Amino acid sequence: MSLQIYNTETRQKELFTPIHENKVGIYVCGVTVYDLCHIGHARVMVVFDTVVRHLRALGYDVTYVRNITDIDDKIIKRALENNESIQALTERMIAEMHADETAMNVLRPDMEPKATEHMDEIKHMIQALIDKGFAYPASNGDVYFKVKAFENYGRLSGKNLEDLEAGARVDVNEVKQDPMDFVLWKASKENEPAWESNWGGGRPGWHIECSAMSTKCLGNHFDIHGGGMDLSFPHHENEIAQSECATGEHYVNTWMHCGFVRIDDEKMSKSLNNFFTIREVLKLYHPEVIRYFLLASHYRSPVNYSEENLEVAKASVGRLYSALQEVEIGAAATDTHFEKDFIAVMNDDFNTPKAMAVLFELAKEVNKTKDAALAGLLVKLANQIGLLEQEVDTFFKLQPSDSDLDETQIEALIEERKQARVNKDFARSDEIRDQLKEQGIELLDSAEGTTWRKV
RNA sequence: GGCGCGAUGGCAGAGUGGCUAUGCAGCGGAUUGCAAAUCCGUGGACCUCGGUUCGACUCCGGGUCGCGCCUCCA
Repeated sequence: MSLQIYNTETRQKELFTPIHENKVGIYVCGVTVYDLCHIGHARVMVVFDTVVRHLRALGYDVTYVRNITDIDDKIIKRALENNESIQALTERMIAEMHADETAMNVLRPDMEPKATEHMDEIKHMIQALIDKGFAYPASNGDVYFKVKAFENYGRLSGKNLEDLEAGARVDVNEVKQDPMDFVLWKASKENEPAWESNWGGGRPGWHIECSAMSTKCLGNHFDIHGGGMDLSFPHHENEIAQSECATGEHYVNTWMHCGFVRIDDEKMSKSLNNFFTIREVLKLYHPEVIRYFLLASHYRSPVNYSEENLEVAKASVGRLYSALQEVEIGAAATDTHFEKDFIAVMNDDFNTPKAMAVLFELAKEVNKTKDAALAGLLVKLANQIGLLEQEVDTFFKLQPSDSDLDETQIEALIEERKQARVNKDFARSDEIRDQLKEQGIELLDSAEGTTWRKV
């Protein structure tokens, strides 16, 4: 098993070697829970779910950690706007996030640490940074990380301090010793939630929670850290600074960043207000279609969200499921080139588009041969990336559609058409078929009879 | 201004220094009462200009265009 992973830090694919034999620790930056998740969040969920599934398929004992940021400025603001408590808001949004994940067949991480439940770890790490001279309390009660004290700053993102200062877009802030310094602990204002600390009432800065929680869950030094590309700077850069200064150890071996979802070739984001929530899209497309769409491009490339692309994804998943119709699904064939190819391309930095190509080749073979063992293999391999996990019929009959016919009505029309065909009344037969087609119901005649699907 | 990524056939999207990606759409055929699904066959591509090479879409350099990060962001 020679898994190659592209490491953002070195900008090349590297042979993956776990720190501890056969074990993998992976930490992914999750969402700030003040609103419903959008398709960009969905991509991170699906991509890392697929990464973890593949690592497990390779036989690794994986510990997958993905944090939940449940205290920050946006949450405070939104709770106030909604006139609900912070806890009520975050609990509600966490439940919504889990519902979205379940729909898309995303397996839950092994741990989902929350910032508010790790205040002790966060405060200890900040204190350690102060004690070692990497951080300082400011006059206003904030605590800042002294960026210039960490000589490796910029290692991940390929930036250097001089360039950063030249293009400085950072806040002017009198209490900082240096404009590049970033906040570890924010003093609370009136009416803001506060946790007691050595530096007064406050809450953690954004970056420190990930350093504290990843260390708590996976140790000072772990294998893989991931997130969206927008997190590499400053978030992950700052995490490296905090963690390595606090522990004195190398923080992470492999950094993985997944590309953006775009709308009209622009990044989907809350600030541009051009996002679609997962919830909205689930009303239009079957969750597996969304999952396929997100995996049909390589995880580091951008993907463009559009109706056309989702329609293509729908047709593609349909093709895979079609191959499983009218064939017995047996124990998966072993020692085939399909499986070898599949593993090989997944081992090449999780090349899911190529993995799909293997699935299509296999599907074609199943269509041709109706071989139960190959059908079983198709299901097995697709399952490894979270696809084809449903009953064929369920997939085709549960597509979101505008049809106002229920199953009984559809079956009744099919029965009527069957009679018409027996009577050679093809005019009536075709009329029924066209009528159903208008409702988005497609009929498939075969030797065994007629089945239907939503298209 | 600094740093980085990308440009592939009608669309989406992999990949390779000389050999069919794959899916959707198109075309021809098989099958079908006619269709659909499926199978067989088929056309169509590598932004631009130089360089390296026996040979480059693939490597190197310049250019053009697009995108991202440098501020909260997945």
